[in-house]
Amino acid sequence: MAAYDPRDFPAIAVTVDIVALTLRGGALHVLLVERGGRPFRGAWALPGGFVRAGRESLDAAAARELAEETGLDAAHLERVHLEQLGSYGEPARDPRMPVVTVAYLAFAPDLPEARGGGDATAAAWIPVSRLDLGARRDGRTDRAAAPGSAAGDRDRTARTAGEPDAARPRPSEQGPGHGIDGGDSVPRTPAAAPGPEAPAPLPLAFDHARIVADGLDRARAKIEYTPLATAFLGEEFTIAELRGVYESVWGSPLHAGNFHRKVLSVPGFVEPTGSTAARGGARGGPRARLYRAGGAALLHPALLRPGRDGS
Amino acid sequence: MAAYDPRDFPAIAVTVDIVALTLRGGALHVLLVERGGRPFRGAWALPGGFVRAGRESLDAAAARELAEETGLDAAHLERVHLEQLGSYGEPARDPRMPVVTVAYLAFAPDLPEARGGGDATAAAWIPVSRLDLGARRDGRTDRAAAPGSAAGDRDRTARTAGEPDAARPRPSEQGPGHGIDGGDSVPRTPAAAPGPEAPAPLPLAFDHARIVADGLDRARAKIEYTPLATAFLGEEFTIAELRGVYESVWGSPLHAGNFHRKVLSVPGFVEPTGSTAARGGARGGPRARLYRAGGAALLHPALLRPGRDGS
DNA sequence: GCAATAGTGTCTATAAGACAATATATC
DNA sequence: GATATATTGTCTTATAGACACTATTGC
Repeated sequence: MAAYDPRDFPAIAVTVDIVALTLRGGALHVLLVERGGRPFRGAWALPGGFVRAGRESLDAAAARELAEETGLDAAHLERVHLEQLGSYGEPARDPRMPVVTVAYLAFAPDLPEARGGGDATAAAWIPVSRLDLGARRDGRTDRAAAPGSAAGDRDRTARTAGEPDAARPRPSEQGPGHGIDGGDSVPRTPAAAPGPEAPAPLPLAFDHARIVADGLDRARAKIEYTPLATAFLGEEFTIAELRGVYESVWGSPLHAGNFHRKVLSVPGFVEPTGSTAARGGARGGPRARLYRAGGAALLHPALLRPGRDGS
Repeated sequence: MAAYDPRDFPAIAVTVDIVALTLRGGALHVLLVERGGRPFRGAWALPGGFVRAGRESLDAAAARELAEETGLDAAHLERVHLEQLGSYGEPARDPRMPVVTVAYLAFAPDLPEARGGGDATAAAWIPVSRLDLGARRDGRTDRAAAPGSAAGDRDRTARTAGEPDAARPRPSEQGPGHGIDGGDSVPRTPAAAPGPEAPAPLPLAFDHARIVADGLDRARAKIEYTPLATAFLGEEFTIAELRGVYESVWGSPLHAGNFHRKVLSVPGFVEPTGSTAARGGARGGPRARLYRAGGAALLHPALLRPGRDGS
């Protein structure tokens, strides 16, 4: 570190990629673009692009790319949560040249259909259940990697690219039948659902399958201890709608009564608007009260994911 | 995103910087190097360096830099926990040219005195209490940023550089007298302690004060729900030593009895070795039993930081 | 009217924290 | 022997989850 000058060193291309998540018809969707260019032509990839060196921050680049890809104006973008996810820099992750990408994670309310940015790329919201994320379910058994060794769980180089810290408990091998990858476990309206015969999973370009998987891990963890689940909803929402977010992201049904009381007991999570929904449930029931997001930045106590205790 | 080629775009220098933490004499220390070069000459900076484009991953670059700076061999490095912290890419963070740095966070047991890497830089473990981290205590009040608005806590561009997700509750404005910055709140031996008259805080180069602060936030959060506090200790340790880690990192004293029972009740956190410490406490007391890290990757239930509930 | 849903009440098991107590070292 | 520490015990309170119950609405 003594006498170096950055200009003496070979530079690397730096991009931002966005894992933008939204809920459509009760299923979690991610924003993807179909690649027209050379590597991975025809495959789907995360929206993103190059950072304008020296002219914008990483955050700004991510916000710009997200706006371009979704075609959203500033007002809509205001309601989108955007945070850095992690950086990925395997030497060969782009076959053309070394590219380090800084991945961002976005939570968006149900947005109008994506339209490709200025360029001719096709952008679309794809249900995460249609993605082939299995390839990255690497050999991590999550516990007792090196049995008996004190360094057992230290995973310094366990993950290949950057280890973008999932920030909280993992879904500990959710059984088949549940989980985000099940997609339609809690279908409200069969909007863009994959359909009953579930076509072949879509492959993702580059290392984007891992990035999406890391983003999903982060999303699942983050709604546990932050009120960010509300970022998937409109300005006003019912407790049942909020529960739908948790059920869709976690992929497991939640007890309606307990969830209701729990949400209202966490200070600053939601605050009542005083009004009620226009109509009751789809098949009957009283009109639910409406709430908006409260001022809390963290949930105390947190909403812990079910099925991860010693049971 | 349509027809681009990475080679058409201006490249950016990519570095890795390490926030390496260790405990010396009951106080948290961070590994720093004194800058000999032009910008910020004489100031202290995080150890790090350029990523060898196309020849190593980000993780590998971080491990290499840490090894070079600490002079550790592979055996010692094995016991160090290293994870990605976040990326920082403000356009003007390096006055010379655009540089994006990928920050890493390391937890290390008490290591031999650092010696500068191959180059002539002076590397040293500095108590975090001596650092000037206050500059980065930006205007975030942590809650109700935009009162009443549903977007109140969405901090898209709230932080300037990359928002490296602190992953868990923040120290919510810890009062004076406690906190990591107090340093000697739980002094075991007055080893490298700042001394009673506490010299002027050291300024950090570039945006490294923010990076260190983010690393401390992450460390404080991470030991809550992972067993990584054991990474600060040797292969075998007593519960009191483990408690010392928590007290040093969190900066607040913990109830010995409750902590003891709690740690032993979390499955997979620690496992007994069967032997006991060579001698009792410094001023008397029975010999404590020795434990080693268990196989758990996550703590269930977590060890929640005190003083952050509704009280 | 039937059925589903919103919201509330109750009960139990678990966990956290405040003390308290006992045994065992060091000085 | 005084004193500090390790470890365990007890008690109170908060919380999570299972279950039950009522009221209200769509069909």
